[in-house]
Amino acid sequence: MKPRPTDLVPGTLDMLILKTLSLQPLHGLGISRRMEQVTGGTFAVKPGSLFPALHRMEGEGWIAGSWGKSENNRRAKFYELTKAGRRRLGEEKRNWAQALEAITQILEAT
Amino acid sequence: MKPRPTDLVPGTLDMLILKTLSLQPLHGLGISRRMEQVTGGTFAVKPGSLFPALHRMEGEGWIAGSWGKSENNRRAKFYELTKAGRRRLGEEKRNWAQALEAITQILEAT
DNA sequence: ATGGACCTATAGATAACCGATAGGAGAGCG
DNA sequence: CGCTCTCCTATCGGTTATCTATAGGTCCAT
Repeated sequence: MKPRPTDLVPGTLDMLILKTLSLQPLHGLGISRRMEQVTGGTFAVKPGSLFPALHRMEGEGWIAGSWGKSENNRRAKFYELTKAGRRRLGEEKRNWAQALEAITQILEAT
Repeated sequence: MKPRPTDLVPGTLDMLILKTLSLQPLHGLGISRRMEQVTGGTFAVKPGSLFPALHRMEGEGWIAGSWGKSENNRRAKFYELTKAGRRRLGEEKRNWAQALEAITQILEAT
């Protein structure tokens, strides 16, 4: 029985996208596939969540997109992290670590 | 410099309340104070988030409330976990663990 | 040239949380 | 008794983020 796809934890999508892009520039569906691969298939970002997030973050100046060709020679928009995006990723990771600690403390309370 | 209050990670509130109530029945503000205490003050649930959640979960049959007197002899509604609530808490913890693993994998990818 | 896979994109609905605010009820004090 | 303070519950409106569903364009293979 294979694990069924996990839903997103709301509020973490930006961080996960930024982190994924920090390793290499990717186009939209490439990001989604990379995440799915890294998590062994348990995790999927749907297009309807992904693209609005990309547009929003491009508007914020955290990522920059440029049109190119995908591996399969299709028209695709490649995104890469900007300097501001790198800074933002750092902030989000700190916030996440802090929230995670609080949640863990509550879950492990006796 | 004490850590400023962490915001809630959306989607985890039910689980945190259920977990807190699984240790002992508490009234609304008691839940909030208990969480704040356990996390060393970094975490606070605001009334505007807490009470709607309590009512919703009571409607779902996960918790049961009964009127009583607080430590200070004030009118207070004490909530305790039902059997269904215990089951629900188990599910939420499993989902959380699964989501957490996926997020960690992405954050630690190289 | 036709069907299918790939990639981007938007719209509508829903759910959850926050900030602000209100108000009742007991306690302590003069 | 009457006043005020604190405790506790409660609701409203707004914002934000994600999901489902859908659409459209483009390249490739047959």
